[in-house]
Amino acid sequence: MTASNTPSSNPDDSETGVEGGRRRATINDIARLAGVSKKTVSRVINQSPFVRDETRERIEAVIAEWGYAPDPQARGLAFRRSFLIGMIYDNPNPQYVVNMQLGLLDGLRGSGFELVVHPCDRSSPTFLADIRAFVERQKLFGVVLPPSVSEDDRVAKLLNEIGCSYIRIASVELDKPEHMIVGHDRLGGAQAARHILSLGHRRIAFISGPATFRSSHERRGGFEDALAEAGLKLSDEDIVQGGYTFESGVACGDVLLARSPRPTAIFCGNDEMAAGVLQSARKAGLSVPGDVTVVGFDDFQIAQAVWPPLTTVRTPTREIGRMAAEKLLGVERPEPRDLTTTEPSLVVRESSGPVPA
Amino acid sequence: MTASNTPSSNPDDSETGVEGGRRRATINDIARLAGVSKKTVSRVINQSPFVRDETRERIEAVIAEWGYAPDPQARGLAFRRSFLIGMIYDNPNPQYVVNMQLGLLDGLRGSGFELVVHPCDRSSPTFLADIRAFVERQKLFGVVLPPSVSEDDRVAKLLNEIGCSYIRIASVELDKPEHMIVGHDRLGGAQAARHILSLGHRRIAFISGPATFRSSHERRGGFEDALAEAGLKLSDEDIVQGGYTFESGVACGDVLLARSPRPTAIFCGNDEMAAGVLQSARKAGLSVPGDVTVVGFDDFQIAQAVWPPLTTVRTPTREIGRMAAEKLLGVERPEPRDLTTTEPSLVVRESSGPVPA
DNA sequence: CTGAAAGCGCTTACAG
DNA sequence: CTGAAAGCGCTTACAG
Repeated sequence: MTASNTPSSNPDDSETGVEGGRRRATINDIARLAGVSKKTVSRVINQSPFVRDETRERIEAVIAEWGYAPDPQARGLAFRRSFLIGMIYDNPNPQYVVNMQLGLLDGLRGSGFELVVHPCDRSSPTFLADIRAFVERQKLFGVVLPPSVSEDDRVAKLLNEIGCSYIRIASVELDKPEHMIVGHDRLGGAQAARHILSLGHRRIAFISGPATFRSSHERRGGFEDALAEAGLKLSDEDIVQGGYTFESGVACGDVLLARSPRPTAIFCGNDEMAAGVLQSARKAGLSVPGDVTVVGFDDFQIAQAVWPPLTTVRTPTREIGRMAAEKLLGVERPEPRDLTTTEPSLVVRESSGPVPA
Repeated sequence: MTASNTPSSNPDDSETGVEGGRRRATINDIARLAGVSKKTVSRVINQSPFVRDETRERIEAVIAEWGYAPDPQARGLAFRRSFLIGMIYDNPNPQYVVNMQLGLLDGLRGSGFELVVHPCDRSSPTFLADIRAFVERQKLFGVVLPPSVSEDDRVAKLLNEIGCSYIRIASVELDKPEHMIVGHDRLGGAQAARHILSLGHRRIAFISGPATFRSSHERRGGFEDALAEAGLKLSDEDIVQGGYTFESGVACGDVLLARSPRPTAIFCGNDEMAAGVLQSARKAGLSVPGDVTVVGFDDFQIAQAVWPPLTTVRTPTREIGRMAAEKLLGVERPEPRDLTTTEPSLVVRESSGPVPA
């Protein structure tokens, strides 16, 4: 047994240590300390089945004792792939973005992967080139695409070409199942319709999100389908196009509330626009829900900060994010709760009420 | 000249390429193509002055022609430092978080650095150990700490120990200048006070944020100082402690508005709480600003979504983030706009008005 | 089941 | 001003 094989030649004895006098243990230290080759340590790290149990236990003990964690950078270089997950997004809503990040982080926790955020602009001429440079340069393990980036088939095509795994989050299945987490916004639209119908409303209007968001169409589709079941059909002028922003909600509200006969209920593609309609109603001297019922979508914080608090449809953004990350990493969940947990659910508050007499 | 030195032996001829039939150029390809050693290419990449102009130009031409970009992972391994910047935060406000991220990304753009997000919980028993593991494992180039993590001296101490550069974002200078971006919340508090005074108010109350946030004290301090200049002093009961949340704003509003005599103006530590006070006033049948003036702080989106839109103090979060990232990377700005651009500014909207007759 | 050699794409001493 | 050697901390073939 050589000197270099004795326990005393441990990392702490090193004089090349950084601040604090300690150097992080490397695979070589662990190998030497466990009396095996670094290749065998590597096998343990990578959970190879071809290691004798006794050997594995010895190595794991040394790893635990030294608090060794393999260097992701070195591992990445050898693997030709980093341990980084990218979130590429253009969603303008801060709460959506933060919830999604938290969800992704939930799914990544304990895996050793980290989250790199990458906002983008779909209308930029260098949009695709930027994404390609980002993914290739960082050798991303995979990326998660929330709407509306997720709805751009060019991005999926590009990712396929450069061999980067990806998960698209969207309101409808627009790729192979292994690349999708589906939010089922359609169901949410239907829930809003049934709630509004149950309150007796018949003169109903819809403020849609921008056509560039798939969710706009799904929320509307689900809403119209459920109305149809009750024998109601929205005419073209019952539908006004907004932009998912507060200001567009005010503008659309101004248009709808000036009509006569006035709609008694307005379903809005998201909470921002619903808050805008509230504003518009106030300007027009109309009470909510006394004169008009307003229903939103998302159940973001704004839904509770306005007056009256919004009846809305909650989307489990954080849960969806967690599932996307787990799917990307190939984590198998004991119970496949996928369908149920991504479904939206109605939250009844005070902005909806019976049809005015 | 050997065959391997001819242009035809370029990366595209490789048959080991990934999907798309291309392999990314490496430093070896560039060296061969330019007829120099890879060390010299490395010098060009790292902007070493010890390269003849002619040589440099030749290499740069080859780099441009092949669209070569050095592998950050390999570079990081050799440098013992990654090209990753961490944002370690516990701020609960989504808009703050997103604005800060956008600002950091502004400052990082074009530098080759990427942003890794890392929310944390200051009350967790593993708080410091988690940060240490994160920073050391990823060999972070540096980290940015927004409030309230930035206010925790244990974090700064830890970062110093492990030799990781950091920038603390806070409302007051609590570290060496090279580690600080200061937001000067104190000035914002004073601006709010002067505005309220100019409207003739004398019965004034303050809803403070949680004591764990330094900004709570700064905003209050600036507010009280400016009141003092006008000969006004807040008594203990004029100050109510909230928690920076909408709900706490409602609760504090309920307390203050039930008093008699009632305050004619309430300055709130942030917009969330101001929105809560609006809610409370509505419940009490009080009009804003007819019966009571309400002023917030931050100018986040909620300030414009409530009714009436809030008079508030805008903090340039995104700008501050950009400056933090630039400072971390050591970017020198032509004009040192530091002081002026981090200063808050008053935004007058409709929630403030003259003292009721 | 285990290991010695070569390599991932860069940089740091060390020469010249 | 430029380069050959060794090394960063891992993994992938290839042997045995």
